[in-house]
Amino acid sequence: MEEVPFKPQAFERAAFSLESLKEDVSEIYKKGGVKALQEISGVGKSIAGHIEEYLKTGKIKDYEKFKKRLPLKMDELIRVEGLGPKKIKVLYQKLGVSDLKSLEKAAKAGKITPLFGFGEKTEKNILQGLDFLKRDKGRFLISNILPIARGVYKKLQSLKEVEKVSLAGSLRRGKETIGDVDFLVVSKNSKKVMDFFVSLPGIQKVWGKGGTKSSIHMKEGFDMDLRVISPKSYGAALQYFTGSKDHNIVTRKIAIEKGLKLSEYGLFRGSEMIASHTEEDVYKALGMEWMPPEIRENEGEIEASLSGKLPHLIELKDIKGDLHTHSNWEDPKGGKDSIESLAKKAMELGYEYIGISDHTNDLNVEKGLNEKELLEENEYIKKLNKKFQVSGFKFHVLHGCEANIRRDGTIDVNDKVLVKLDYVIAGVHSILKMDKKEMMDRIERAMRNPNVDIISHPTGRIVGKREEYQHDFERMLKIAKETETILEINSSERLDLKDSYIRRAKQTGVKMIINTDAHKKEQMDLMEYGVSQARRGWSEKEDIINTEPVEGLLKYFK
DNA sequence: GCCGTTTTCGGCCCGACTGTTTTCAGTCG
Repeated sequence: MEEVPFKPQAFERAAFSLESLKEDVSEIYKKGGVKALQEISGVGKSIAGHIEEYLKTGKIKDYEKFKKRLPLKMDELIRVEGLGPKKIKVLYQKLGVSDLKSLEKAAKAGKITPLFGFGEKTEKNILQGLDFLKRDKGRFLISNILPIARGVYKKLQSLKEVEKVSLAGSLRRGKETIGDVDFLVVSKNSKKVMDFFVSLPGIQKVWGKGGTKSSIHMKEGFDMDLRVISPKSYGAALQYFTGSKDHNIVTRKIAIEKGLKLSEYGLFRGSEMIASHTEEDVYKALGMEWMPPEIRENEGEIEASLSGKLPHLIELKDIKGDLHTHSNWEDPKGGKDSIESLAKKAMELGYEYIGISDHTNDLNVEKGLNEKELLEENEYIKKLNKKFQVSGFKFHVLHGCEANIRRDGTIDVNDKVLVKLDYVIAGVHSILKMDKKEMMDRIERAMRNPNVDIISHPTGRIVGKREEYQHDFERMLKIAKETETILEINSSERLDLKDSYIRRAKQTGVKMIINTDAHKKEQMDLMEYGVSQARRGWSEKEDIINTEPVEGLLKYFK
């Protein structure tokens, strides 16, 4: 806004460094003063001074001064597509626009069109941008978006003009939430592909349409972008558009250090293209091994790749069974599936076993099974297994339950019954508002129960709907390690554990299990999303117990 | 504003698209 292009970036870099510090910045300052602050990457004399001022007074004078000069709701306005700092400044100075409300008023009154540098289209775009913002629900859960994206993918693939199509971006990286969908297409007839893309059903607005790049706003409130690229640039483009941004910045810097230039068109020495056909080629030319998209977040994967120490990530095909499924035993009159049909679905998925884990006593939302019913279910499953054996199936139905961890950490099912089951999952389902210590005491007691094998959805969050309850994850890991309790990676809309916790669990040597928590047999397909999160947490096959055949799996249970 | 085993000055990731200001600035990813 002040015509100083590099200052904002410098501050942003410094902010990013501060965010990723292991230690609290006030601690660093306490120990080493301004000098220690300047050791932080991206923090120089000036920013170190600002940090000191903030730590001492809780304010930064320079910042207050800027805010006074331009009293804008910048975070609001910047979200309107097409508006950036420069346009916002003009709108403020000429029309007094300071937030979304005053922006809409000005646009509707036609006051924007006559402004120098603006025009009719800009005004119209601002109004549409505001409209889109109202629909925008932020980021979308991956399992809600991927099926839609795959539908479009198939349509693109079926065009005869399309040689190759790929999903890129956060969807390819398996992120828990998706901001927009990125397609890469190799085609000799880009016009045909673009025309097709911008006439897909469900479009609210075509945001941009050029020869190589188009963007569409979907009615649901997310964007889809498509790029047409030449076959020889395919690898470089895929690498570039897969991201993440932070990963790309570092790979580009590595290229620069080698006297090269990396863009979506290829890796160049001067004007000579030295790598571009495949991602492997590009990484190799940079001295790196190819790495899975899920870990491309600049969280250590670059270093691991340069030194040849990349993890061998778990894959969906490694999964041999699903131990968190709910049957019609917990709601005989409802729409849940029978144990037999869940087992059949598991067989279709190529599993070797399934675990039935219905809710128990205390749960009010579903009709939980009491001790007597659990024992009946146990008998039933035993008979079912015999039937499978007689018919020559090498498939096992395991019997567990998803018991409730009560307020005081006791389990809502009698130990005499728990001990008869193949395994026991315990989870927190009620009284979520507890302080950290109380909650951890509660979970610790559950983990120390000699019959509890797995803690389901250990942090209690639901993506986009519910925050984690108060907990101390490091303490949870310590107890899990000591008691050999397994932590669940829940593949439903919970996605709990989340990726960063999974990474910590792996580093600590705590074992995990990837389950779907299916309440209908179709939901057993959600397994891939749990696996994606596990991959993002650098999990290898050995870290996840349901990659084991049934004999190995059962050894993990108390 | 920050950074440096080519540099303490002169760079800072790079290219596409749009609209409007007729040659490019602003924005986006």
